[in-house]
Amino acid sequence: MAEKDTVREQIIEAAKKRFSHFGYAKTTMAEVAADCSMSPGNLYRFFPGKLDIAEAIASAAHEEHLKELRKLIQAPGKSGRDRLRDFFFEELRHTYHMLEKNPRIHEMASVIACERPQYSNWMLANERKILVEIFDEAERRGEFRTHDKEFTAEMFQSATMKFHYPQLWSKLTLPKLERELDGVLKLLVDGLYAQAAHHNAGQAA
Amino acid sequence: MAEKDTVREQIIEAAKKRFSHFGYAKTTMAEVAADCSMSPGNLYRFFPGKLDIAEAIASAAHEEHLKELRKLIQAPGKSGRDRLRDFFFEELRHTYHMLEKNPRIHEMASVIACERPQYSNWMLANERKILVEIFDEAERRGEFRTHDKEFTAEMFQSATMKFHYPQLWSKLTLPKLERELDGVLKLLVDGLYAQAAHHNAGQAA
DNA sequence: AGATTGAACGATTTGTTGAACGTTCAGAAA
DNA sequence: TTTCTGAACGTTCAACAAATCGTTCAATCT
Repeated sequence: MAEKDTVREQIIEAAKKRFSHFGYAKTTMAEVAADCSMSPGNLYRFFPGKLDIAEAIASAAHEEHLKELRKLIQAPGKSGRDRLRDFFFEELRHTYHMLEKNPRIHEMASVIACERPQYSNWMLANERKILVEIFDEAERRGEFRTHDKEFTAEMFQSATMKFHYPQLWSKLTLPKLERELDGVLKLLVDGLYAQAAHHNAGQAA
Repeated sequence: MAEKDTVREQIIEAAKKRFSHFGYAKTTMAEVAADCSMSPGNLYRFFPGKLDIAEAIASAAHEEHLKELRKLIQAPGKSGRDRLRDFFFEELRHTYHMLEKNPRIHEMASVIACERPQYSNWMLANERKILVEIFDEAERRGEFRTHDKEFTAEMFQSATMKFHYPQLWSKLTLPKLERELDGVLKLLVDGLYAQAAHHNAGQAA
């Protein structure tokens, strides 16, 4: 079974090279198989289909991204505001640089988003877990309290959609996007602190 | 010249019927011309091209929409929070119902957005003027003060993008969208009031 | 037996050709 | 002259054919 995983990795590596060089649509299963010195049919012992290879590549990148996000926010002594800022700026810069470095990735993302609509939601949900952790920690430090953290995380994701898929709805440069994200986050986080203050006042009364 | 405007209106009406019945791509200039009892060539004395007819239709609808927005916020004695709520809810419901009632409109909007990238920006800028008016009025009433109203309006637009083009990036139902918009607006507006309080405290110190 | 192949299948894409489209403009009509 | 027409222009679209692709599976190899 360890053998099987090695072959899976080999296939993923070969496909990743082809996909990013020539694009998802332009690479054939036969080519990927040849790169791995096997027949096209044999690929299907390791993956249900072509799209699942792309999904495996995306999932690996997503795990890396989550790891990076978790690393950023785990520095002790950081305020909730700073953690949220770091989180969303990493998000923006990560996808921006990824798509700038290799536009082919956009094709892969589009295909997956179109054929597997739940997949994007799954990624968003994973990132929301980290947001909830940030809210938990901020509450523990007495910075602000949110009565429904999962919902608040969803609101933050809604409000920062434009920065999550930056080149999908605007051709703004990174500095302009960062300036906008900064402004939006400032309002949102001020909102959090304000709601907490209001809530505390309500409790006190 | 009044005659010319009448003909323009006639063309716009004929095109509007065709576009919403059969779609933008599927209606030909010859058909619109025939509906107006004129030759295809004659259309070009009134509009530079097919796309400009679509733009004229869109502009008329946009003007109607702006009028509706201005009417909503001009009720005296309303708080800034309520005005902002009414503004963005009207925005959401307006586009949602429009696209639900007639999906062909989405085709027209896509074509214009694709071929005339500045046009969307122009519409956003018009709506921003109304937002700035809301901020002005709120400042006059001493509710909150924003040091750069144009920028703040842009931030509100950024954060509510998802609700401006609802069926473009999610297939959520209107109630779910309204619940989300409510949550986002609550955070944003709390943020405004908080920034104002902070600003006042800074001035007082 | 299990692992692998590669020809075969239906679906999708590509290439091509002819029709249809948006647009123009020389000339007819007013 | 000014207003309007409709044939003509290059481009885009639609439909059909051929080729190619993702996927399957009976046959082959280990």
